[in-house]
Amino acid sequence: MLDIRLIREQAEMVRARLRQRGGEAWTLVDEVLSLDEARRLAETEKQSLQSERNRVSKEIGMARKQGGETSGIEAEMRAMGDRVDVLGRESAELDARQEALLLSLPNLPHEGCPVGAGAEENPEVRAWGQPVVLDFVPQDHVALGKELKMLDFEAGVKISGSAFVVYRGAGARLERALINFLLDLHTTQHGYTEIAPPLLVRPEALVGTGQLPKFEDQLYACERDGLYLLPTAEVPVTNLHREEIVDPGDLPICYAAYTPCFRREAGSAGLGTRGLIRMHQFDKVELVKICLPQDSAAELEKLTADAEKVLQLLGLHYRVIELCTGDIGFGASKTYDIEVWAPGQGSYLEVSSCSCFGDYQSRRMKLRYRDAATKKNLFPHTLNGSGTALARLFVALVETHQQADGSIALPTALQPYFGAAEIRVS
RNA sequence: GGAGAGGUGGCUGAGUGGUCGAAAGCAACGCUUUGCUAAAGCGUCGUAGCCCUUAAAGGCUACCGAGGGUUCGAAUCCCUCCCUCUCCGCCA
Repeated sequence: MLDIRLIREQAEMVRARLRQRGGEAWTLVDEVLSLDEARRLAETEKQSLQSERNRVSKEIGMARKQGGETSGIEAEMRAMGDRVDVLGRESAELDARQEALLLSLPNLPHEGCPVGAGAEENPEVRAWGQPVVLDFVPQDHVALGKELKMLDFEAGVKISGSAFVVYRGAGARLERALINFLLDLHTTQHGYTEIAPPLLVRPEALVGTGQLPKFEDQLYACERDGLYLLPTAEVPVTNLHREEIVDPGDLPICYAAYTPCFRREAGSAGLGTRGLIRMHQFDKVELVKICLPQDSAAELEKLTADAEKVLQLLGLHYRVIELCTGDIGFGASKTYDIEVWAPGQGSYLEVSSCSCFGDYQSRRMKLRYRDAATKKNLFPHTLNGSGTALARLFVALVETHQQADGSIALPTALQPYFGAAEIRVS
């Protein structure tokens, strides 16, 4: 959520930055401002009447004790009470509309965010390694998964529908090995605290991180209970400190969480894609940070490096791109995407998206810290990134390390977790 | 799912219609004093919105689980809901 004071005081700047995103959000700034003005007008009038009523009510109390006659003034106060009610309703209505509008506005892109219209203008920041060179025609993970009896897409369809999969045998074991490898790496090497959160979350949590109210159609809902299946662990984990005032001495707070993620992918272009690339349910290890505003730029670099380390240890070629203003996510102010090379696909796959949200999420979820110098409650910055998404990592891993004989040679780092050096037809 | 108890400031805990944003204690912070691993005294000590202001300071309003209602006036009375705890039932 954007700071209403910032919009008031620097409307032109806010409009300009929102405009860089493309879309129509910037046109709503005027509406926010006029609502804000009307709201404050009603609020001010209501409060001065309340003040008057409080004062007179005390007088009535005292007069009654002394046996005075108060019926005339009480009638006056009754009329004033009605007026307060009307103004109260009016300002509450304006307040709700302003709140709804502010919740629907995306974050401002960071000043340093490259300006561009869409994904094709995202600059590449760096790359690691080279696309693997195979002296045979590579198979894709669907074929490998079938031959090695790791992936059963038909069973996924039978049980749950399209874009669901069943992992089995070595596939299930590989998935589990990857989860443990990732969690161990981030908790023992990178300083994150492991979290195992609930998978069903309340709407307030989704408002806090920005999925609601705007993206409800992307969520699976359990209507009877008013709960949603989480689309990412970012939601429960960032919301751990919702409506709290955290001790600045505890910052940065760094969490790592493994969860499945559930996404309806409504209207999504790639939903029909073959294989594991876009599923309604996929596993992910998520990294979340809460830090002081002045540290967030450095923390984003560290977070991204922590995610990259995964791919390096698994011997997977990748590139890091920075999202331009036209492609950056709703709540993010700066984002790096990590894309891993998948030879069976002949393309790069996004396995991590590392973002700094500035105070956008903390303002939505009323997450604050008390500034030592000014004693004021300020909003910390929040960050998160995949460390990493599992399904696509699985794809890149088996496609990169496939052998001519159809087996898969596991990277050293993964062998203790998998319990073998290779996967082959038994 | 059934029965009961309860939700007050960082914590404990008073407060059943009027100067209560809320006693007291604890914790925390600041100052003073004495000093040896601490004590005593004094002071400060919730959150948010609005007004004023360059800012600081200040003024006002709201908030005692949430939302309604009664009343000139509600932490206090009434209604609905939510949550927590205990017991019973069910259950991985």
